[in-house]
Amino acid sequence: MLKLSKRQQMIMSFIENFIEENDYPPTIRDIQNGCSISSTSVVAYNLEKLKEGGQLNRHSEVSRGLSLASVGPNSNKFKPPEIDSVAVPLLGTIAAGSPFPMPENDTWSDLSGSELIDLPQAIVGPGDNVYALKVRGESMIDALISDGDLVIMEQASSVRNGQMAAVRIKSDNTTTLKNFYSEGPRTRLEPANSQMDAMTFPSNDVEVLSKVLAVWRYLG
Amino acid sequence: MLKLSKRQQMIMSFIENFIEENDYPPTIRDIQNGCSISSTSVVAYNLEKLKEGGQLNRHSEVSRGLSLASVGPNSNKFKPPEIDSVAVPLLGTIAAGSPFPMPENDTWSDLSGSELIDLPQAIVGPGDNVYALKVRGESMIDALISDGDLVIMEQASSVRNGQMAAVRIKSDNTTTLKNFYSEGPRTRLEPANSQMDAMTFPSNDVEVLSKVLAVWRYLG
DNA sequence: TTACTTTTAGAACATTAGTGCGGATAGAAT
DNA sequence: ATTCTATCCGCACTAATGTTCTAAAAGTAA
Repeated sequence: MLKLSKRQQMIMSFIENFIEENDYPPTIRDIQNGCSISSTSVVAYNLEKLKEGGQLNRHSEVSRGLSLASVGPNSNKFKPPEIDSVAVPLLGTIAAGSPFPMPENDTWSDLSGSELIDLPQAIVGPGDNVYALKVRGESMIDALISDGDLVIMEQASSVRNGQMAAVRIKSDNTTTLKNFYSEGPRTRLEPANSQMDAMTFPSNDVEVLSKVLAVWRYLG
Repeated sequence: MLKLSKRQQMIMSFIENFIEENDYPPTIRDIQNGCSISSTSVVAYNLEKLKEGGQLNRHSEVSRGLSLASVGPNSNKFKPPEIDSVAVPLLGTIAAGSPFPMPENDTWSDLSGSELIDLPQAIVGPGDNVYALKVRGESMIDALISDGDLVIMEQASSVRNGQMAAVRIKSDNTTTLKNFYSEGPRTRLEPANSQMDAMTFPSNDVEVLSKVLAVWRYLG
């Protein structure tokens, strides 16, 4: 596929916008005006080229018989990706040791004021009881999480072995993110950073608050 | 909203099917034939009714100026969640020292085969020249990135100070992710993990390959 | 039934909108 | 310069397509 001329690019994006706004395709003359082209025949000429190039579907002698080709390498730009996404609330910030933010008991209704984050549904799953927290400080560094990161949490009272979770050490009254391994009477908590050492605690001293679904770090 | 006559229902579903098949709306005469109606004026009459009823948008004197009204009780089923997201290609894997995967020179056309990752548009921006890489091994641990993480990259030949980027040390022929600081004749590369030390190199020994937009770590 | 509203028919009419063609321009290649 | 090809211009032509008007048919309510 060859590259499109400036004019052809303009025509393509005009058609795209026109359909977006009107729900039906433009006429040759709509395009002519919209792109400041001096003659309808020039538009026809370029539409023909675009059709040959496969960017465009066109039906002869049919007014507004245009549609954007929905296949091809550049189709990203023109086809809104159909993604099931879910908005999860950004509940607050987290810093190690501080009381771990949790959603209120059973009502998720008054989250209206909080900021929402869009995530692909594939990650969030059903999306219930999922929320996001912003990490403050470097205290999670041994979990490979640093200041400004966003952690996506799902409320849970137990997790599989190996899962990273927010756990509270009752005797210390501290909360951290660690990989969780239940070993009968004792529970081992392992930093995500394998270069650091794990620690073990009596199982009844460890309380699982929620599990970590994902970490999102944005660097502008 | 009152119930639609048999004929009006037929017209509605004909329009719906027609658009589905052709990507552009039908003419009055298309509808006439498709619904076995004897006169264009009957179609016009019923379209007018449907417009009054709010089932249909119609623009006068515009050929094929029809579109289904996207409101109403049943429209939920057909309206995908409205999130601007962009699909970026997952180009491959990255491991420190290995030749850093980059998209081919200027053509993004043969990415068809590669897996696509959906990301919120707010992060990706225009979405051009953005791609994702999967991290292999623990070699990026000092950038707070571990095995299995996904890094979202944007092609760039220069970056702002402090930005994390994929940089190549020419003399070593190694590539890593580091925070980039230009200090005139020398360039300082600083691990994201502030507990580790930075290193400096002659500026002409450092080549910026692409910058890191975000890091995504998924823990099932 | 009568009176009244809605829907259908048919057909001419009026715009809208695609097509074709001679010729002008603009680059690129020779 | 010369030739060739890709593009652009204007304009007329015509097919495509919406509109309108009159009248008949079909319902509806009293």
